[in-house]
Amino acid sequence: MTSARVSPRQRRKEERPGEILEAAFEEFARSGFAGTKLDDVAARAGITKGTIYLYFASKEELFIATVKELNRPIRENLAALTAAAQGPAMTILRRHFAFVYDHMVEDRRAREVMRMLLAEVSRFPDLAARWHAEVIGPAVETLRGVVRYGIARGEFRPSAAEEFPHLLFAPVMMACTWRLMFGDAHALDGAEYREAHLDLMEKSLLRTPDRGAAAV
Amino acid sequence: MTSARVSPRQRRKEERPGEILEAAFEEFARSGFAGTKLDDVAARAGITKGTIYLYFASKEELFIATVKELNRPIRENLAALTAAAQGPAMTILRRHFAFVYDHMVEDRRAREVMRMLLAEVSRFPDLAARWHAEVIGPAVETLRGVVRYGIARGEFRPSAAEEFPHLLFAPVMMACTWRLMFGDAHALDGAEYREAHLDLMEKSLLRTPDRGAAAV
Amino acid sequence: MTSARVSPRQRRKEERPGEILEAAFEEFARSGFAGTKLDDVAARAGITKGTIYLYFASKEELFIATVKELNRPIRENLAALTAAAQGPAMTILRRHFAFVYDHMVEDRRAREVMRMLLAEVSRFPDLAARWHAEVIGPAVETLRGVVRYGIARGEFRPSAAEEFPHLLFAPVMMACTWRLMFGDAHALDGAEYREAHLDLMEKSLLRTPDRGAAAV
Amino acid sequence: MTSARVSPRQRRKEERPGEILEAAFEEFARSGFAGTKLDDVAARAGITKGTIYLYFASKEELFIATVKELNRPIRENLAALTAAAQGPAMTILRRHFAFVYDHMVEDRRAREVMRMLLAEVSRFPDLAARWHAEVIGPAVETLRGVVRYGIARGEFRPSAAEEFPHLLFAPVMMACTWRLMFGDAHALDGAEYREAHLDLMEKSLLRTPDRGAAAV
DNA sequence: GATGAATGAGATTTCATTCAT
DNA sequence: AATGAATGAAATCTCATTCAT
Repeated sequence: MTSARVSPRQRRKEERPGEILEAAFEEFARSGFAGTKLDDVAARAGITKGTIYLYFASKEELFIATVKELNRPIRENLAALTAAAQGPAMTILRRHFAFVYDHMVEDRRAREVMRMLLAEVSRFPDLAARWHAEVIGPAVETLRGVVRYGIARGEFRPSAAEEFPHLLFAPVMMACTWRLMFGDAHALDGAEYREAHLDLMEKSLLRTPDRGAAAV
Repeated sequence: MTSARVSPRQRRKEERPGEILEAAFEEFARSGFAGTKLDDVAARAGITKGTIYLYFASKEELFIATVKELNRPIRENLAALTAAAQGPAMTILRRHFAFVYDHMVEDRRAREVMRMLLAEVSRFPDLAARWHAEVIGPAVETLRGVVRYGIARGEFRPSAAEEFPHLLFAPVMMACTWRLMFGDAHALDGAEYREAHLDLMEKSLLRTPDRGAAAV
Repeated sequence: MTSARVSPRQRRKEERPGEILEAAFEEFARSGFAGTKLDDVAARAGITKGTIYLYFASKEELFIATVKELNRPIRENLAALTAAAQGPAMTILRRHFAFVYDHMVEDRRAREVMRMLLAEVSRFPDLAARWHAEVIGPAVETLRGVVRYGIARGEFRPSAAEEFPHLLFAPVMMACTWRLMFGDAHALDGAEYREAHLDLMEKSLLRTPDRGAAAV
Repeated sequence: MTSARVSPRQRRKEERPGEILEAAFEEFARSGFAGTKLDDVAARAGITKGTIYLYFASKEELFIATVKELNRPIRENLAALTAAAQGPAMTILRRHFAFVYDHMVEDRRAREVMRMLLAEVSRFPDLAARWHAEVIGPAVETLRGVVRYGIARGEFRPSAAEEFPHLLFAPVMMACTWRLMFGDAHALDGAEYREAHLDLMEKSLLRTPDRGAAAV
């Protein structure tokens, strides 16, 4: 009976914004900001156009809220990555990228947020800046930390990867844009692609790839 | 004198389509398909709205023509890359990427076409398919050819780069999307970035990076 | 009080389509399909342009709906004519034409639908076919039935009127087009015209116009 | 050599207006005034839009000229009908209607002018007035003259046909509108229809139909 | 809170008319 | 005389936003 305290109507009220954002995401991702009709958003959310305005002041506000809502889970996921490092740096990197592929490439929402930002950056420059500050920047810094850790423990040789950890991350972006552009059917991020990515990365980072053992 | 023979109006007629496409490119790149107003395109081209319709049947046709027009120089540039290989594969790759950075990352038009395609792929799926067939596909194949050539001559060790030349190309895409997203001010494709890219690539591909000599 | 229960806005919603069709009829009748501006239709209906599109998908749909709406009362009127025949055929014909003049010539709407169909038949061929099937065809058949009835009972002599009842109907069309062309001021369908029509018709149909008795 | 005096160019110049009117007629007849594009008129005439303006000041002027041009042959034909009457009135009527059917119903142009006038009478009221004055009025008066002639010579009985000769003419209009509305395929003006028309007319006009002869 | 009819500004598109050549 | 590129006003249609219920 305690659960009955929350009436269905109240429940609804609390869920509405989320439902609208969910519908808005689908429409914005497909049609872009200008190409999206609030009619379609409302229809997808199972409400009427007017209701949107009870929760969002304008189409622009709705777009901003949609992107921010999408950023949230990614940020949270990223936070999980910055755990204290220990063990071989390469092992950390493997875990790191396993995580990144799962949460930034396989996750459709994470991919689509990139499309939306790329498409609308001139209309919503703040969103891109924010995304850089909250998602991309931290991701790069985390990566840089691992590279430095690897160099410090003598596992990695000093390399430009310290200055441009982006280079290690690039295949992830590649897979991401590839799927955005050519669809899931021609996806580039299967297990083999990931393995190839890690393989080449290993070769480029390790001090003496497989030769270390040979030297002993 | 001879040039004066061609009247300004006559000359216009031949130049109009190009002028319109030029203006359309700027507007589409900034605002996307739906967000672009033909009023603005016309104003930028220094003509009136009606004139656009003398050359393009609709806004959609104009968009398609704009993208195709942008693809043309890129395709032509790419064609220049498929020259017969000789000498060290790594040298070829260096030349290759020097060229690619210049013509696909530094060239604003080439970058923006990617933005437009990413943004409008759901409205113009054919354009993305065409871009894949004419630009991306050939670029990847060219790269694959060089990798094979390097392996065949014993310069490169066999690696997943043969199956996924995309991985070598990824830093280019990264630089491209980076500039699209964060602007020219925070560009990622300076000389140092390129050098870092090539350095890591070399480490990951060469059979015995410079150590062959050192071992002697 | 009870009527106040229905809010003006609610009531509007149900009446809107009719109000729009009413306004559209006036404009289409005056200016034809292409010459009619939706602005004018809206102004006449006391609404704005956009509202029309809440009820009709396009100008063409509005035109079609307008004509169909006009056909409805005529069809219903026609149905009233097919009552079982009895008494002198000529009496039936007199009643018939009294009715037809009132409902197809005097009624401005009925006249104007003819103008609209004549003018737009090449753009809306289906409408003319429909009008033939639902209005003109039945009207002719009804007339033929009366002629046959008159012949069967020996009142009318056999004549081509059985095959072409149109000939009996022709003066009605004449009056109709006359008013459409030259305006109500020069109308051709006064009581005298009607009487003249029936008089000549009688002479042409009756077996022995009053002379049968005289001959005896 | 005398005929060579007129150069092809000059010949052209004199024929141009006629060619344009010819093309304009086809387009106006099909699409009405507002629905007709000067582009289409020009294309049909094998010239360019601009050339039309060398001969006609505006679209309205072109329409007016087109209708007037169409009226001309009809007026000329009508004039041929007003020849002095002699012989049986019914014979004159038969000749008269044979002529009228050929020149006002079978002739597509004559039919279409009626459509154009009916459709555009509110935009070009003068044209309808002119048509009445020059075509319809004279036609009715000619008919009235024949009726009076028939009454005067005792062939016709006095009837309302003297006041409303329109009634005799009505089947012609009927056939005309019928073809305009339902197309040539469902034409109503075959030989049988004409014969039926004349048959009923004869019955309604003759003093003692066929009995006059029998009485002898 | 939710609706959805209505709005009206603004978008794309059309086309009669002009005018330099 | 003829062209046809260009214009620009106006038309159809769209859609974010409002508001009475």
